[in-house]
Amino acid sequence: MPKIVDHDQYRKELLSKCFDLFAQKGYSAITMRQIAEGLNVSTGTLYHYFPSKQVLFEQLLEDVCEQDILMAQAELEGIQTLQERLEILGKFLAKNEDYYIKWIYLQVDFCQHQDSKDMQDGIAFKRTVQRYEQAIHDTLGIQDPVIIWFIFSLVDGLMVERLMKNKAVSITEQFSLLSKMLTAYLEKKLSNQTSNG
Amino acid sequence: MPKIVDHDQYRKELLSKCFDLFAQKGYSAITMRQIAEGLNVSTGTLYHYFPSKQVLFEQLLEDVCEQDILMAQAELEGIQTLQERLEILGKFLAKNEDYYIKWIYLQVDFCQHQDSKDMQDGIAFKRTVQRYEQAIHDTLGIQDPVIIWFIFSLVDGLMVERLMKNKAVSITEQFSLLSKMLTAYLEKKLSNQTSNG
Amino acid sequence: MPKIVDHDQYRKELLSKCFDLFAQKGYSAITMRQIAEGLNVSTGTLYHYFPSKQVLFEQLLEDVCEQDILMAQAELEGIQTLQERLEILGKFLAKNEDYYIKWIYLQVDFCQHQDSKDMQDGIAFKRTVQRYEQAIHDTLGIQDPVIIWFIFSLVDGLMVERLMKNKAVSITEQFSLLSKMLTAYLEKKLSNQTSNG
Amino acid sequence: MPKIVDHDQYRKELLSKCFDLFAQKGYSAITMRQIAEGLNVSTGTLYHYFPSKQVLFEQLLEDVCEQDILMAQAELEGIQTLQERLEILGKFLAKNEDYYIKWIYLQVDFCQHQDSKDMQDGIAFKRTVQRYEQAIHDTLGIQDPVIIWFIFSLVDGLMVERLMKNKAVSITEQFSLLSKMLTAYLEKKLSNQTSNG
DNA sequence: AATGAATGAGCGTTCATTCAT
DNA sequence: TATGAATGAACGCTCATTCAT
Repeated sequence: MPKIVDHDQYRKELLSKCFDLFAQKGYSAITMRQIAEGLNVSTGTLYHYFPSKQVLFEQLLEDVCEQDILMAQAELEGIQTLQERLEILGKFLAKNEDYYIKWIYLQVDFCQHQDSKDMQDGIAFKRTVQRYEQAIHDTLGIQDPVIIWFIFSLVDGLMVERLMKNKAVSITEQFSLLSKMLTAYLEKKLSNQTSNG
Repeated sequence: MPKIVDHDQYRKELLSKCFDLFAQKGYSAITMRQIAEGLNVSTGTLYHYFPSKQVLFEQLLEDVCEQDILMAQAELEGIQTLQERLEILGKFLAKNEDYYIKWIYLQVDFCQHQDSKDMQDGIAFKRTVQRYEQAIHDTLGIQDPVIIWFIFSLVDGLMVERLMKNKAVSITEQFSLLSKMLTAYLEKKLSNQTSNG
Repeated sequence: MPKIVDHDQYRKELLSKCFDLFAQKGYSAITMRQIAEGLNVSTGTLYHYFPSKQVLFEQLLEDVCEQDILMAQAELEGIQTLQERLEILGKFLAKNEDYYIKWIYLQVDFCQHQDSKDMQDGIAFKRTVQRYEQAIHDTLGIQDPVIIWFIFSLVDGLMVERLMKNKAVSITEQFSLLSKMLTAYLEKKLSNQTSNG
Repeated sequence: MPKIVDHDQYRKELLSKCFDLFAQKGYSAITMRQIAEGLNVSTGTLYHYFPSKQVLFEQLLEDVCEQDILMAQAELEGIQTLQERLEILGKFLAKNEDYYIKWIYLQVDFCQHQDSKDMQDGIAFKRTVQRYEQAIHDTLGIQDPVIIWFIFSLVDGLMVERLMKNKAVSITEQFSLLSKMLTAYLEKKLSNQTSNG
């Protein structure tokens, strides 16, 4: 009988522990030895569970995508008005700022290597982006894709600013402004349609 | 005396040619040999002008910051209304998308290494961010720093989306929406102040 | 007691299946994992039957020696004249060319490692060489050891040529020539002795 | 100005020093570190002159082939009778036994890896075999290719026996026998032709 | 100023082997 | 008996950097 280890479960465990390591140093700069150390295993064991650094990174990305969307959806359940929802989203992002900054690091890193290398084309990655879009559509009740991508971009941009240690940018403050601007814009649009109709 | 001028001038020339190389592969992944090849010099020559890879990278960042701000300011001279200015800014960013994507790559890379290493704290980098802020203040005529950072963040976020090959996001379209939202928001605010005052 | 029989029998089975694996890749290049896979067992099981790679290899050599000599002797039973026997031997070698090429690979590999390492001195190996010599003496009816070694060397050399993909060398053709040369030589020698005596 | 080193010449020098190293341990067993040590250079320098272990090995083979044939030809110049020539060849081989044993090691090793890997198909290797054949034809004055290959195979086989530490086999003795057998065979053949004609 | 040869620590990865189950 | 997870030294190879020319 072999050692009793749930291979796939342990694999997932290791994977999730890699998140910080890759985010802090970047794909190229982190070494498999450092990762192994960070996971408290030997390099041999690391390679027992992942065939290469590249695959480890790709699977980490997929894994984070998967978890990410579940987390975000759970947060926005049952909230009523758009203002409230945006406020809650803003607070959520501010609370998890560190996490999302790391997430940005990973994504940018991934894209950079995807550009110049032979990584599989990040199909899971793209699928998740679509599911993010759907989640915003569903939970914020916004139809217009341009607005959805506007919010998306703003979130990414805020994280980039924070990542750059720009203390002048406050996520909640910016979300508050977004809320007001969006409200003003939608109101105006509605009144225009009414007066035109 | 004339020698010095040549030396520094050649140095600048080399520096600017490094932009693409660092952006495409990232600080850790690009090698000094690859850089030297890209510049059509030997590694020895490269080290003659720059004491180390790290310093080369840091000076590249400073250099790009410097040039960047001059370019952006020149573009926005003499435009009248806020709408027009935002439209022009949007078009300018769309036109130079590739450049700004690379710029994002470099900045994120820089911050990542600054976090985990012994880089000098990027004082020039921070100074430039302040000058960007000033430029937006001056050329767009916006006072409210929250709005300025909102625009800033949006620009970064748009570039991140484009960098991720998100073809659903159009920079000009998003800027057009920004313009409308901002106008609606400012109008509403103004009318509120008027009715209140 | 019956257990022991099973163990040793299974051990022999595994051993014989290793022949191709070692011959195709060589001692250093083949890995214990590849061998285990080739035998359809786990590495653990492989180590249960053999204490190390080196011992496995050495025992394989002994085993092949043992079997080899039985096979060769069986083939040459009851043949009459020297010419016939050489012809049959030639055909036999040609038919089993692939096997003997692999055998050459193993022997050369073994000697190389014996030269440079701490292998036990291949006593079984040497013993078998002696028994080969005896077999040629008995079955071909040749007394002169120089001629015996001549034939021996020729066989090895033919296999080396074939191993090097030298298609110009035909084993049966060469054996036919050997037969003629040997006959002519022995006849001449006999006639010289007769005329001298 | 760069360091004054004749790159290609130094490369050849290193190459020739690799002969013993590869022969003693075999392609798979010898490490690049060991080779570098044997050559008194760093691994970095080794890789400066050879792009990979495989290429190093292949080029070594080519190089040895080239030198080998020149050496052999020089030895057999100006000798008269077949007997004399065979005797000299035998002595030459006996004298250089160690060298030719190593050569056998390399060739067998090469063929084994060629079988299982992606080595370039040893075109130079094959070319040299042809030139060996031509050399025997020219210098021994033998026309019949079957006899040429017979001698060839015998030489290989003798080296294999010696490589296996078979002290019972004497190269000069075997060559003496070859000489006698060949003479007897050719005489008989001639007399048959005469009596038939 | 400019070259490219030289270095050796360190990279991603593999391996024979051990051992808990 | 049989498994395969675990180890860490060692592999082929690369890298930033130095230095003789």
